[in-house]
Parts: sequence; C-alpha cells; structure tokens
Amino acid sequence: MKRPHPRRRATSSEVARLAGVSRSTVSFVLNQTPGIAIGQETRERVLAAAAELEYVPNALARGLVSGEAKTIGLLVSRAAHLRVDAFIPQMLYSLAKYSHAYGYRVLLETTDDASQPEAYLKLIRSRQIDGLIALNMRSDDRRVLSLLERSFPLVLLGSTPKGQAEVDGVVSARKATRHLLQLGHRRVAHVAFAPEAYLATQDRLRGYRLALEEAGVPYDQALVRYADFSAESGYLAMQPLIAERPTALFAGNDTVALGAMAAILERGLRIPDDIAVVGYDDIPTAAYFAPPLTTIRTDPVEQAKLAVELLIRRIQGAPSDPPELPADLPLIVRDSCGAKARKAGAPRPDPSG
Amino acid sequence: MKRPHPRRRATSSEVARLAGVSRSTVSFVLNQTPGIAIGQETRERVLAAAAELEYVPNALARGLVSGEAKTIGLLVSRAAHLRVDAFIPQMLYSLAKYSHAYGYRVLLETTDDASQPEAYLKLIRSRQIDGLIALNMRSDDRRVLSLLERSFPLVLLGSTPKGQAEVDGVVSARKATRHLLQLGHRRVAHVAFAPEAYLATQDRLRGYRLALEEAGVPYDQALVRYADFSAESGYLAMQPLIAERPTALFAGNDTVALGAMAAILERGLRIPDDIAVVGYDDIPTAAYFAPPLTTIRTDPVEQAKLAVELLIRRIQGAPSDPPELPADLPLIVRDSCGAKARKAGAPRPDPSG
DNA sequence: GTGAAAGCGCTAACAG
DNA sequence: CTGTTAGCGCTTTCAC
Repeated sequence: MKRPHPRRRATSSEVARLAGVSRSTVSFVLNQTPGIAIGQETRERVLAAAAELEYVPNALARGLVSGEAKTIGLLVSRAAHLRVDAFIPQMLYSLAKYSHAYGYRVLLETTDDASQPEAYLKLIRSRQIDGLIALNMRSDDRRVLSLLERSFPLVLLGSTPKGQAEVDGVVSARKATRHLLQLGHRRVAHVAFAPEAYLATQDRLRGYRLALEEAGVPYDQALVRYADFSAESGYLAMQPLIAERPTALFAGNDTVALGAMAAILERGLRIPDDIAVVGYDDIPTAAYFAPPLTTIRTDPVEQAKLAVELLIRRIQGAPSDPPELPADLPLIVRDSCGAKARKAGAPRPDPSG
Repeated sequence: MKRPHPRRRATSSEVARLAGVSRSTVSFVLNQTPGIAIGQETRERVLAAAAELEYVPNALARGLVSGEAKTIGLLVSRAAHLRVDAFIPQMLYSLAKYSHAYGYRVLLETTDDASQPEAYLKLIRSRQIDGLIALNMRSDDRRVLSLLERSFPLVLLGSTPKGQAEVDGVVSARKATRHLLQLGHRRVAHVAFAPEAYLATQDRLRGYRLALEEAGVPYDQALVRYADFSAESGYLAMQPLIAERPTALFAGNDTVALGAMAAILERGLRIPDDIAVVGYDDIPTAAYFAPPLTTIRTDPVEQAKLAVELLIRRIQGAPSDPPELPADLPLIVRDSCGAKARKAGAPRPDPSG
C-alpha cells in the first residue's frame, strides 16, 4: 500500500473521466434520473466504468444535497430492555428487514444515555434520520411524543398512544383475563410487565380490570404488582403475591411470566393446578417453558412491518393513518392455564402451538 | 429541491451572523478545535447564538468533510437470529450503550438481505460506517472475514476467528462438559446451538471433544446434533438424541437448552435425575427455567464493551491487539446438572425433584 | 443528450 | 485570535 490513503474510493468524477463523460451524466445514468434520456452507448460506458472502479456513491454527500439520509432511527426507551425483553429483539429483526427492503438504513438509539438523554433529538436535528420508530415509550416520554405534533415522521410500537389504543393491549389483555375467569378463577392476580408509566402497561391493566368488571369480580389492588421487563422482576413481583392466595395469574408478558412461574414452583405450588398462568406476547420460547405457556400471540414481525411501511409513507409526505392492526390477537392455549387438562385432555400435548 | 420537512434547521452561517462572527469561528468554538484559542467573550456570544437557534451541526456535511461518519456498523449474520437468540440482544444493548458513550452511532445491518446480500460492503464503500462489529459469523462468511485483510476496522463477536479462539469457546465448553463428566456421566450428548459452519459452534464442539478425550470417553457422533439458535431447534434436535440414552446433555446455548429440556420432560424423563443438563451463556432467564439451568456465564456486556473499545481504537488507527477476554468463564451451578442435589444441601428446592 | 457551474453545510488551511 | 477561501462528493438546473 503505497497510496497515502489506501482505501480511497472512486468518486463520480473518476468514473466520468474513465467513461469520457461529465459527472452529471454519470449521476443521471446511475440514478436513472427520470425525464433524462441517455444514449444507450453512453450509458453502457458509464456503467462499465463504474463497475470497473467499484464505484459506490458517497452516501454522506448524497444525503447532504438531497436532504434525506435514507435512514430511520430506532428508539428504545431504555437500552436495558434489550437485555431482558424477548419481544424487542423480534421487533428489531423485523424492523431491520423491512427497512432494508425499502432502502432505508437503521440507526439504533436509546433514550437513556446518561450523558445525552436526548440524543435522538440530535439525530433528527443533525438530519441523520428521516423518521423515527419508538419502542415501548412511557407516557412521560413527552419529548418523544411531542415530535408527533411537530409532524416529524414518528411511529410508536409496542405501545399505543391514543385512539388506536383499544385495538391492541386492552382488548387482548381482557381476553387473556377473561379466559382465566371463564375457567372459574376468582382470585386472578396480575403482574404488569413494566412500571405504570409505560403506555402498554396501562393498556393491559385496563384490559385486566375490564374483564374483572364484566365478570362481576371486584378489583383488588393487592393482587396487582409491577415488574420491570425481566424474568427476575417477575419472580420478585410474584413472591409477595403468593401470600394473597391467587388461583390464577395474568402476566404482562411472557418473560415476566417465566419469572413468576419460577416463584410459584419454588413455593411447591403446581402450575396450573394451584395457580393457572397466562402470559402475553408468545415469544418463541414460550412453548418450551415448563409447563408450556398459554399466552396472547402478538405478531411483532407483522407489527414491525406495518410500522415501517407507515413510517416511510409519512417520510415521503403521504399523510396516512395508522394501519389496521389485527383487532383481536389470538390466545394460544397451552398447558399453563389448565384449560386443556380440564378437557379430559392429553397428558402433555405437543407445544408447538 | 423539495424539503421533506418544513422546519428548516439553522446553519452555521446563521449562527455566525447572529453572533457577529465568521463561520470558522463558530466551528472552532463549537468543536473546541485544539490549538485554537478563542476570546472568552466571543465564545460566549457564539454559544448563545447557537443555543438560541437550536443549532445542531449537520452530521452529513460534517462527515463529508471530515471523512469519518462517526458511525459503526453492527452486522448480524442472519437477521432471524435476533428473533430467537437471547444472547444477541444483550450484545446489542451493550454495543449501543458503549458506542454512544464514545460518540459513535450504531447502524444495524444484516448479511441476509435477499436483495442485497452484501449491503454491508456498500455501507463501507459509501463511507457510512467507520468500522464494523460482526456478530456470530460463520466460517463461510469469507467476504466479511476478508475485510480483516484489507485492514478495515472489524471486530468479531460471539465467535473467535483465530488465535484468541482458545480463550473463549473451547475452554469454556470443555469446562461445562468436564463438569458433567466429573459428576460421573459417560454418555454426554451435545446439541450445538448453531450449524457447523458457525465459528462458535466449532469452538464449543472442540471443547466438548477435548473434555471427553481427557476423561477417556470415546467421542460418539451419534450423541451430537446441531440446532439452529432457537428453542424449537433445540427441542427438535433433542428428540432423536433421547433414543441414544444419554445421561447428560451439554447444550450449546441456553435457549437451545430450554428446548432440549422440554423434549426431555415431555418424554417423562426427569432433569437432572434422568438427564443432567448444562447450558452456555447464562441468559437472564436461565435462572428461572424449571429446573434452573446450570450454565457457563459469558458476559456479553463486558465483551461488547471490549469490542467497541477495540474497534474504536482500530478506527482511530491505533493498531491494537484484541483485548484479553476473560480466559476462564465461570460455570454457574444451578439445579439442572444435579451437582447441588448430590451435595444434599440445595438452597433452592428443586420443584421438579 | 450532454456538460458547465452552482451549491448542500461543514471544516481547515492560510492569511491578516 | 479571527475571517477568507477552498474544497469534501454529489445532484441538479441551465445552457449548448
């Protein structure tokens, strides 16, 4: 490597020179700029030159002039969630996939950078991202939500800001709770998957209370505890709850359910015989818990896909309404709720759901 | 040019005008350019003007001239892993955190974009990333590995390319297997967490064989199966293995262990009494499995931190050796291996016992 | 159809 | 110490 800057990339003018044309022609050919017709022979020369030099346009330069970065930000309200929540990774997977499919890159951001609590605002102001997808926002994340008013392209995921809220968390949480109620349980505990400030927590709690109300079962504050995403927090939240002698538990998500189940089993109680359990999310491991977990199946992949599509539409200026999310998420019945056993069922049916 | 968003951001010349100075002065003040001393009073005027206009430098423009994007790429060898592997999210968490701490953004990339199998190369060529951290590479990911030779800043994680290899996977897998062997097991099965092509799979398999060899137990191909990251794949891989009547299992990671355990329990066998199980990773939920999983504790947070630091050092041109990874990862003994029960003094009663 | 020229917003020599 | 002046690599009118 005798060149001073060994990895120097070819620039558009080098391509132009090699092809014997001007830079603008190169640009026209490579971008297939609409409304510009280029001679067949010229086009081929340009393409060949670009290939020969392994030319890739400098995205920074392009973004600078075009005004769009072709990048969307992914905001996780607390980075630590990535560590313990099995739901977010699924979102990430799908988010990345669909963003790429639409030609957008994905920038990972968090709100809890000690030094830079509002780094994502900088991303926006520094024009590095064209839009933002925010996961698991809390109701006190005013700054984020205020972006909506400023009409910056923003989509919330794993939480439902308004209106649409009913569709998702509330209805499904009600369904999960009702399932337990219909099995005859009257003392149904609830361990929320996150602190009260989280929008999704509020939704699910509302659904839980709604189901209780409909069944004529009084709401008992003593049967409700808040976890904090992790299995450990579910374990800790469940311990004091056991003293309240619930016969069933609706856990705010599957990971928390796993922790809660460990607390139950550790006390020598059986699932579902002593305490029936229903989770929420249907994470990929839920079918392999012992016992396999009955849970609400959310479809993070589909949800993420819709979110990306919605966001991109907003970025491109099409004022579009949120897409229809499946109004009614399915309840996947496995062994932890006791419904199967009751049906004079198989000892241990295949979990794959 | 059509601006996607109406809100125009302030530019450095506007700040300069408001402060009554030139653009370079603004640049010097805001960047605290070393070797340039600015009058106290001038500096304050500039800062005030910047604050008033909510000025944030355009990162694209800055990157264009500085030649660095202040962004690192995160390459996941197959996006689907994000969905099922509990280890990667932990990495992501830490990677994001430390990157931000060092002033770098994180771009999420995958190698399996159907349309763009080598999108990450474009990222590099288009100068959007200054360095790359690659997770879970396979040995056939030649293109990625070849970056090393081109001296592009690259750090591999969750796999060990060469030399250092011994430190991590091999030693720890040997330790896990040896633990089982020392408990008296002779038919120790192994379910690899990923297909053979994955570097980390090879490491762990090597460790497994090494332990066997040391104990004078012949290696039996029939006792080895390959899973594919998910609990489901572990479940599927374990089923045929049970017919081989192993008395112990070393699973390549905890998620796969969970699936394998489900297969064991489903057959009516007990853990650890009939089959003892040891996992690898110590994911946050491992302590809450039923029974709690004995496993090798990797420290993804620490590993990621080291990776980021190493990468940044390489980006900044300091030719640095890989940091010392903890040579010896701890084995966390819980209930699934039977070692505790044997000692007749388990702090935590085993519910399945 | 193609090329010349004008910036996008910023940094960094180099003068003054 | 501060301002002037070139670009970074690209897109995009506007003439030819």
